[in-house]
Amino acid sequence: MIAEIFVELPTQQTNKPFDYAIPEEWHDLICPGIRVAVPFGGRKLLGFVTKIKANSDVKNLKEIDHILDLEPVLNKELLVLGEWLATHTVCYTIAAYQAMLPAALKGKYEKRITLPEGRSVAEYSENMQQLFCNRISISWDEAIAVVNMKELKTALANGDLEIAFQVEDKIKVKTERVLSLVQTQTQLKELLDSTRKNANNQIKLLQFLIDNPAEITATELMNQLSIPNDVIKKFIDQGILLAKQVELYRDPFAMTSFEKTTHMTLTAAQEAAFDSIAKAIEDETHENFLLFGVTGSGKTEVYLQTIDQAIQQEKQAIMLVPEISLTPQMVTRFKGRFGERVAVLHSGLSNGEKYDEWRKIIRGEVSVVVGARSAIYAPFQNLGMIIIDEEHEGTYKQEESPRYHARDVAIKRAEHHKCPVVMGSATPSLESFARAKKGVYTLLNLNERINQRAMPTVSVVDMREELRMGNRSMFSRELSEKISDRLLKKEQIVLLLNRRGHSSFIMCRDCGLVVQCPQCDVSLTYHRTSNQLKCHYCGYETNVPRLCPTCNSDHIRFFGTGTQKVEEEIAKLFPKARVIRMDVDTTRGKGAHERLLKQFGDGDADILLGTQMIAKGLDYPNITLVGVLAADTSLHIADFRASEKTFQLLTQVSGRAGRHLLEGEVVVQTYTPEHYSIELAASQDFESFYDREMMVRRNTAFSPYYFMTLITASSEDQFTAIEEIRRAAIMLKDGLSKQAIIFGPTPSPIAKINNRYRFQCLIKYKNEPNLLEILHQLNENLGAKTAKSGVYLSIDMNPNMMM
DNA sequence: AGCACGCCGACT
DNA sequence: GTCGGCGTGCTC
Repeated sequence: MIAEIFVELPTQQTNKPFDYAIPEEWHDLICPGIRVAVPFGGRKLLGFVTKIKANSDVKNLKEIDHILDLEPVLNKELLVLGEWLATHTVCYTIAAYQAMLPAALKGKYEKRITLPEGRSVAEYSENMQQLFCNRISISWDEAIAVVNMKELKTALANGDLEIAFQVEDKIKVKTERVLSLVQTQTQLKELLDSTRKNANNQIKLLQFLIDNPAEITATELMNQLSIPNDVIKKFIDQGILLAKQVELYRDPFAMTSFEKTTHMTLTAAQEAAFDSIAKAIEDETHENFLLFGVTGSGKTEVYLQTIDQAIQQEKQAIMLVPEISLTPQMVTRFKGRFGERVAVLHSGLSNGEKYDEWRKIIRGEVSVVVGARSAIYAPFQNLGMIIIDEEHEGTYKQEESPRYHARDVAIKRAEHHKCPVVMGSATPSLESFARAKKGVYTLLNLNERINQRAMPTVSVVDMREELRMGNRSMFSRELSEKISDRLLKKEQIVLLLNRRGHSSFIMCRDCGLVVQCPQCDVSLTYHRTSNQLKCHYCGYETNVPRLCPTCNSDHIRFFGTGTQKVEEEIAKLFPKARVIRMDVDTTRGKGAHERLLKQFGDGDADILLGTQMIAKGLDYPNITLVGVLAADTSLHIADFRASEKTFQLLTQVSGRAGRHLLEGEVVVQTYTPEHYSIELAASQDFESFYDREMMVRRNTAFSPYYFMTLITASSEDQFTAIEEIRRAAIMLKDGLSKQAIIFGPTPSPIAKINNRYRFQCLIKYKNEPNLLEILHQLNENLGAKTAKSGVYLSIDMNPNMMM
């Protein structure tokens, strides 16, 4: 029997299955989806078995070295899905498989030096004896640090030493020693009597066991009685206790308890949405729903109840949320409703914790997964539904290979499982809303807030007017009055400024020089806390120059405003206000995000100031004012989605106000109050925005009127990159139809990142059946050249960003 | 990714 | 003359 295996080597030349012989004794164990270790080019690699067959064209087959799984980690559905991903996102098959599994299942590789069988270390030089010090093998790294290369090579050449490659799981299953009592109470009492009177620990332990005969973990026992491990070991050796290793889950919520919640009564609109979805679950039909509901209209309750419906039919559900809205609030709600039946997957977990959540899924111990993008690959066998909350969010698109959109994967999986996909949003993406209008998705409307709560009132403040009136601060008079008012009333305020750091750039007023990153083609941002200039693309940091590097002038000025600077300004204007700042810089540590939100939720702060990460998911009753300090920030970036993003951000953040008893108000500050995305966000008129923006997209030939593919060539050498993108452009022009629009090659909007020059080519098209084939061909032609010349070609189907 | 095979410069 | 530099190509 022969196995086809994809080895864990993401390169063009290894992007195909390799054949291996299956040793006789493993015929029953090896099946598709199992991970194995195989000899590959003189070493050992982890690989995925994708197919079993009887014959191979390859002669001199090697044998599989060892098996890593007893059960497949990828079932048939997911193996096929991986191939589909590789084809449709133009990535390596192995990269697709890796993206679908927790990182813990990647191989851990070690190169070791061992003594040949039957040899003793005593036969070797003093040097070697010291190095091995009674071990039969040592790691390669350890060896080369001590022994000189020449000596090592000679020893390897004449067979005095051997190289062994080790492949194992990156992360092991966590286990725990559980002790159970073997002897009866009477026997224990006898033992107690015969034990030496000064053997305090033994007596303590015996007494404990007499009183508590139940199973207990060794750790707990040691902690409770404060006795050392050797006492326990002695009892095990004497056959008083029996030890067994029990598998354990790393539980990130071990310390949290969740209050059980029950269904809320649905409004008529919620009920109607629920019925349609529940019917699709029950009938086992694949149908895509767009749940279009204003902020505060109770989408989450619809999710919870439809999931419950799926569970009652012995099915499972995946609920995707944008990473950032995986707030404790959301987790609490799900854990509260479904208890132990929920697994939670997000980037804040360690690899071990993610692995353990994944194991609960594959073993069928949970029925619901709540998680960010990659949770779409949860290995459920009988999916009843998939939910994508905040469907319009950019985080559903992975910005590295495989560049997939979770929405596409969701639909693919739902087709297989014959189940509905529910995409929810108050501000759907144009793509999804267009599909809903065409009837490709079924539109479900929730156009009222629950309990008829009013939408917040929004006022737009023209900051040019403020400037004319002599107000040069970043707070308009209206906003600062309202902030003072809320502070007085002890109500809470959310302030949004979509720019982190302190100043967006620093410029010399004499010569106009803007300090740039030496490795990237962007200006550096000033960070006050570290008093440094930072690059938000490559992380480069440098001191603030006292004098202009070109003209030596000392007229260096800071332009633009970031969250750090606003924080200082608030301290000046409202010295008594307690502020929490939330941006990438303050939420970096593990659990920092949750901690800050909890503080705010507990009322330990009056103002929550942050970047877009505060715009969604938070639901606190005491927020009555939302201020958007500069609505234009996201409007003028060079991106065809700038208007859409601005509209979404403003609508979402406005939705944070007045969700409960207290009424909400929103103040939007802008220099372009007449722009339609600001005007229409203020009047909370999605449909008008949709019509307006669709016109723009049609006139400019962008998505959803056209599909797009972005190809970027990057290299440390500018000319290599240009050469490569030209080659690609020629191949595309030759291969695509006359209807395809090809822009470029041009330098990328950010022409250099991390010392790599970047050039791009954008294709807009309606129907190009050859496209995928050409793109794969592009990669194949590049093949081995990549390593040599350092050119890298990135292919992004339906890009989110054009940078 | 590694490792071997292969073809040109500074050395016992 | 050889040791070794890293360019190229292959790994079932």
